[in-house]
Amino acid sequence: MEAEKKIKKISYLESLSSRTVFDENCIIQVSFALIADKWTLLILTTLMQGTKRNSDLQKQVIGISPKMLSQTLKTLLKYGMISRKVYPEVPPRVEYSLTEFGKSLVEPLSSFYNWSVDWEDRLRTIYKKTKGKK
Amino acid sequence: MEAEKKIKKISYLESLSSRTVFDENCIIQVSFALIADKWTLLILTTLMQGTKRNSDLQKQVIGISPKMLSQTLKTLLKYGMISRKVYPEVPPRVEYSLTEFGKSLVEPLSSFYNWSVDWEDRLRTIYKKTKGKK
DNA sequence: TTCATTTACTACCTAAAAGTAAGTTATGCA
DNA sequence: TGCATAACTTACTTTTAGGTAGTAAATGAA
Repeated sequence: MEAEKKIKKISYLESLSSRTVFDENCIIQVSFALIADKWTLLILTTLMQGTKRNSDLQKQVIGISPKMLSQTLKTLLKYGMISRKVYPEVPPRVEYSLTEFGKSLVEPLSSFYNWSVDWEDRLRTIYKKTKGKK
Repeated sequence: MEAEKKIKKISYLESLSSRTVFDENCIIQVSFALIADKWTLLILTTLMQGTKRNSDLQKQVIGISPKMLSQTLKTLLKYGMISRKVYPEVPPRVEYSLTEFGKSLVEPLSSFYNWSVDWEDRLRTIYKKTKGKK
């Protein structure tokens, strides 16, 4: 690891370990409030594969309702995490992709993805037991 | 990066990029269903600082209600992500800490934490605009 | 203007999440 | 047994998430 990166990593850890409260002044609470939900994270993860149409996402993200899909895309647009391009065609075509801001989430999202794969068996067992209900 | 790690990282990326659907058979949907919510992630992040009592968490995780705190801790116990130790004292003392499974979340959670710090200004602007409501 | 299709929105309803407040349990010691 | 306190639970209410179904906008060609 380059020295700069190493220093950055250490400073992150220090800033986390010295934090006494996690309130609205703590950026982690703010960011979790914005994006920590299933559909938001799933859509972002799916868009890591590249540009997708609304109908692509509807097919890929199994279980999401059309309403939740539109709603979540709208929110992510507002956040500036995704961009929307309309093609003047018949029938109309709309494509969504990650902005630079959205792409910055690739690292944490990949990290979560890798973690899920590593602990797949265990997670599935828990999921079956609880049927997804907490 | 060691060769093994590099290979693993590539295989993760391939498994993500070749995935056609994200349903219940996709482990990322399962894991998000289990832990992708604000309080769960915040408590886990706080416990990365080390062992905490119920009252410590109540003081640190600003905004969480006693009910949500107990409930979330109970769920994380069921998941095996945290452990609970009761000290037979007066008044009673209960301590929570991350299990090995819980500690495996340190990497993804740190990654999210770092991302939040990197994009702090932007995230705060969005949060103010939307007042946290999507 | 009419058309077919994708996309997006609205209204209404149900279910789940989360807050509040009160009460209960666990604990060791006096 | 009574006491004092942290931890936890339960009942009730409010708020938010989410589903369904129907409707409307956008589009270029016929």
